[in-house]
Amino acid sequence: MLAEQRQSLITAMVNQRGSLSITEIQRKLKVSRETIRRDLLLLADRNLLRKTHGGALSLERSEPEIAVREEINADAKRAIGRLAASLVPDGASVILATSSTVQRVADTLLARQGLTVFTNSIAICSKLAGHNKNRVYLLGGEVQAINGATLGRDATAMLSHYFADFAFVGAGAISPNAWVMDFTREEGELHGLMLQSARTAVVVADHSKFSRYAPVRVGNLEKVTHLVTDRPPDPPMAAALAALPLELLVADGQPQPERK
Amino acid sequence: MLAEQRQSLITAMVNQRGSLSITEIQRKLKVSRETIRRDLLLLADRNLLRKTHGGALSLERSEPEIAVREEINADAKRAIGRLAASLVPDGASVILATSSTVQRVADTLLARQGLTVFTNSIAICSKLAGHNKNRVYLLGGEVQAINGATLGRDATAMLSHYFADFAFVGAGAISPNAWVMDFTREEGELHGLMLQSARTAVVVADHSKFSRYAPVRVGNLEKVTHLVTDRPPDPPMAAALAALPLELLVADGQPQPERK
DNA sequence: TCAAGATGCCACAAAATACAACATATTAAC
DNA sequence: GTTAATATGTTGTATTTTGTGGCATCTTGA
Repeated sequence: MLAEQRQSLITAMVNQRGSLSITEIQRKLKVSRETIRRDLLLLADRNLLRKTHGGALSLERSEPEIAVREEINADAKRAIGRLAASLVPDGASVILATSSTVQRVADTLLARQGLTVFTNSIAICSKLAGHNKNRVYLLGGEVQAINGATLGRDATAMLSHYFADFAFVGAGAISPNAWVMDFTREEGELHGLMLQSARTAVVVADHSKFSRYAPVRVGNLEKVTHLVTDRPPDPPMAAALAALPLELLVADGQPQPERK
Repeated sequence: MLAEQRQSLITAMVNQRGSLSITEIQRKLKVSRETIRRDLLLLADRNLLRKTHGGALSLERSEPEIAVREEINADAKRAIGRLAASLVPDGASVILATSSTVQRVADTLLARQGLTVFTNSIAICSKLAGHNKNRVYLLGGEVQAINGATLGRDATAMLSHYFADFAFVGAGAISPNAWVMDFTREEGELHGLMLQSARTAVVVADHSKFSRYAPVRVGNLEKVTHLVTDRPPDPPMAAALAALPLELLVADGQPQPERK
């Protein structure tokens, strides 16, 4: 790739995402850290972007990125994400919902090649699009400012045209009788459809979600094939889960022996 | 192979791909590196392409936006954006395409209240969502990494369910006979549909787009009600535009007197 | 506060490319 | 066919770009 091409690509990516770290750029372009740093210095000199510690900011955007939410249980979510993503081989098609845990799945999927991704999360889309020959399809719909997700009839209508190898969905809560629950109806509807639209349907949820309630029941829990979490659930919860034909994967230290 | 044949082949390849390295050219043509270099020097001298270290860039196809050019017309685009956005009142519904000029329209629209926005641009979506009680609908589709736009049948299918007060669309080029042109078929199709899906259909284009060509003709130019630019077009272009029932708005200093 | 890890920065090495000079091949004109 | 003109290939050196490693500096989290 030509130097100028690389530089305008960097500019475009930074402008599109609002900001970009050198490490992220390095993952996409196969050049050394120093080269990128030199490119950023040059571009910053021409006032095409603003250089910061570790990356660059776009001059285009007046509003900063959608605020990064305070991550609770960040370590647990990372571990869950790694384990869940390990199910996915190169070239697979994957549905990814909007959730902080699912985003950790996407982090690990950065290492995969040639994925076909369906998601309603703008953040996940930005992360995976244009990377390792991935094809990313963003579901349409009304944008929720709070988390950068698209929702609504448009999203479900579009998703209904597709079917994938894997679906990864977070849960607002998992009730004591093993229902997956969400906070809004639209969210619940989309998540239910996502789980129906893949051969392997995975719910990711850290332990804080167990034995709790949320207002909306996500349909078709029977379709869930895997539940990935970070701690073995307490006995009643475990019993409720055991009654379902799903595989429980626990991400800390020694993974649970597989059932099925 | 004759020299001229080879040179026009190189020009064609560069224009098709947007850029080409000498090594790539060498792989296709069985001639020495020096010959290619000399060809490129000659072609660059005739302004048929731009030579860079290691290869050449197309002049025609400013599609993989050459960052420098983007910066050169930045002021013009800002002015166009302000003028175009001035058409829009609070509470209106607006369709916004993906383009750097349309993004300047969005900048000004930040000051509006309660807009309903339809867009296929992730950047515009991030800018307007969650602001001033706006409702933002992101069109679904396959994500183009280069500009963060969604395109394809999903996008057109979703848009076809809506109709807005305004549509703002950029142009890849405006041909001498006043066709709006774009670089890819999918882009052209979506832009055409956008212009059909609003009562007031606005094309924004800085002067550098006039009297140029791009590969795809955007349909339904007749539906365009306004063309916003930064300089009065040259006489032949102006004549071609005058034959159409559209209002020409020029953004520098004193806006053109309104016609119609 | 510290320590560890990430990042910045510098100098030099390595690689790729540009350029110039000359040799060879091809073309065109006669 | 010969010859001059032009084009192409080859070679060697200069220049530019990129990579690498060492070390300083910053950030972050305990």
